[in-house]
Amino acid sequence: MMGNITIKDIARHCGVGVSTVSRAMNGHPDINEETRERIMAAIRDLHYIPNNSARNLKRSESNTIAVLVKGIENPFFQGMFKTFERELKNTNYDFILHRVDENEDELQVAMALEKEKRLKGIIFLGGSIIEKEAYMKHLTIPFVLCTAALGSEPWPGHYTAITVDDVKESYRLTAYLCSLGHKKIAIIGGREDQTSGIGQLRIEGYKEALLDHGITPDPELILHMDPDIQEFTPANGYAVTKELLRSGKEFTALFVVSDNTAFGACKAILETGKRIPEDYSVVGFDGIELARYYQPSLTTMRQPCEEMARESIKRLVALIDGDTDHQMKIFEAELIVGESTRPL
Amino acid sequence: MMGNITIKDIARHCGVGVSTVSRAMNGHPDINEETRERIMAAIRDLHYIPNNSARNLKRSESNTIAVLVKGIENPFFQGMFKTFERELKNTNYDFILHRVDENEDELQVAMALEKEKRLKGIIFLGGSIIEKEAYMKHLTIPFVLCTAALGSEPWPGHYTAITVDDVKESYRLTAYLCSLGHKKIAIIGGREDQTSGIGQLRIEGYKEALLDHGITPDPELILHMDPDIQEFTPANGYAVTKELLRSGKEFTALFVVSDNTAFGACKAILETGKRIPEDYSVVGFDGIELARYYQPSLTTMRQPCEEMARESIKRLVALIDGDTDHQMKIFEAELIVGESTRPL
DNA sequence: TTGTACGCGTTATCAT
DNA sequence: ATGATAACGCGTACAA
Repeated sequence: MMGNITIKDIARHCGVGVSTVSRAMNGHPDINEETRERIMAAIRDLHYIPNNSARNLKRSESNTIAVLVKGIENPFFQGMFKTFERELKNTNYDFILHRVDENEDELQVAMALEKEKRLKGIIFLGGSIIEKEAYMKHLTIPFVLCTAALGSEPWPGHYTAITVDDVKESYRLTAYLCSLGHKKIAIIGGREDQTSGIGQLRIEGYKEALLDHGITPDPELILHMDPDIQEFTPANGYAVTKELLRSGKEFTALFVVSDNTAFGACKAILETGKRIPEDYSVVGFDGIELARYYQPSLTTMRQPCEEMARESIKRLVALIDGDTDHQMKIFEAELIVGESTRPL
Repeated sequence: MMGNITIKDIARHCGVGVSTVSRAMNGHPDINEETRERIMAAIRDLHYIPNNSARNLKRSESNTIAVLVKGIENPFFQGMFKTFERELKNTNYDFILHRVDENEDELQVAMALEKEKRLKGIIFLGGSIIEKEAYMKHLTIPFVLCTAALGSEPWPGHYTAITVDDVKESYRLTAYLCSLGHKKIAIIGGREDQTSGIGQLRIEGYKEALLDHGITPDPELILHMDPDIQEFTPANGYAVTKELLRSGKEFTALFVVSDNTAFGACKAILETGKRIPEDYSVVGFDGIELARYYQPSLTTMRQPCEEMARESIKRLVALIDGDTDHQMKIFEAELIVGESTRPL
């Protein structure tokens, strides 16, 4: 096949200069309508596709917003993609979804992408940006942290974050279980080697709630996901719960820090002939769509992911438009009471 | 903030030429180790990030393989991302996951990406490339169609496809229901306006199976997803099934063409006080992870998505290495009998 | 309205 | 071992 066809080929083919072709493609007004059509026809006929690398290199700016996702397989994020897409269609920004690999540094990726695509702004989805504030100074475009685990050093006023208060909401959910009369409440957090991240924050909230209800957290009831199984999967919840049941350790309620994982936990319980919620109450966290459709439907804390996605876009666009008011917008989660819990 | 810092700045800063900096970055051997370290230090200190657009433009080739996904929110694909990632790590190819928008033409995107990133190869995930064979001639790099709906005109020998035989597997699944004694089998296919695509193929197989078992397909039992609700979601299955139940139309088994949708269907049934499988048998399709953990676990046809992903990579790499043997590799699906079906 | 020529930031070739 | 310089393909200021 012929070596890649470029704008020059089109120009030559049409007997015009390259700039005329460029003008035709990019919808500039100062061009004869007739020659434009001739050029566009040639572009179609020769199946010419402009080289975006050259474009990006030349352009001093684009109209692109990137969403960087760490852990794209997380079903909780699934619900947000559509929202980003929809919201961004109402603006005149292009939307690019970029998956960042497990062992990549999201900020490095962001900086590279900023240069490569001349990004207007970035939304970080997931991941944890804690302790990387020094880097942020080098990110020269506006960005928003969406649902990133924030840790205890918010460095307020310097960046915009959209999130829920993981500790607080976890507290509320645990308190709800307490209010039902549960005292022996087990929890499955994230992997033990993750000292930061939402898994840890949610365990914090759990502990605080117990203490406030006069219950001493029992280390044996604080479990972690199996490091040998992919995190936040049903398989993980299933394995850990099986082990918990096998151990004979007593409990009446189980809090799994992600819905997706909770499904596996439920199955482990139901498979042994126990019932939910009669024998064990189970709660998840996130409020993904499927929680409602599981059997029994899952009691969970719903993060308002559509609203959060929408607000992320809104804030980012404002920042791009020159707003300098960095805030931390904390959304309230909603306790969804399903069929998986009952008063003791 | 300073205007973007480039390779020239590094060169100037170190008192060397740009080519030396380039050599240092890219690990060329013909460079003094001492100056390399000086340069690398400067790169770190000044937080220099090379511009990928310029790199891509200059480079005549990369080592990148792209996976193009249409419908990235489909949970069936979720299981494949990890596999792609893992498999590609064993090769020395870079992996880039590119989401293609609902209303984008995947081939246009592919061609643009090929030029932009100097791709080595492409894997198309999902979507349907039917009737676009003319375009394929313009894709100058190797590509593999993975789980794309292929339709009836395979144009064999001209491209490589990894898939399951949707018609046949749907036939097998339906036949299984028949073998259990079911005669009134409802099906929920894709949206009615989708004349092509897997939804339609699976309805084909369903009809054929019924006919071969002496059952005349009942048009009233052939349903489609609600066009007002996102396709392949639990919400869609829930709504359609609710309506089916309300209609009073009799049936003993329900075949939903995607597991994710089937969950919603199950919930609709269970919510009305009916039981699965005692009152209705339900089957899904795809064999996603959650099928096993649903309650009751879902009888389904499992597409071997890890194997398919692995084979896709393997074939693509072979094609890149000069293999010209295009084949259509059809994987066998596996009937997973769960708790959601029973003999009549 | 159109064409020429330069520069975007990088890598590779060719000198030195 | 190192530095100048020519591409890579495109957009645009400037000239015509």
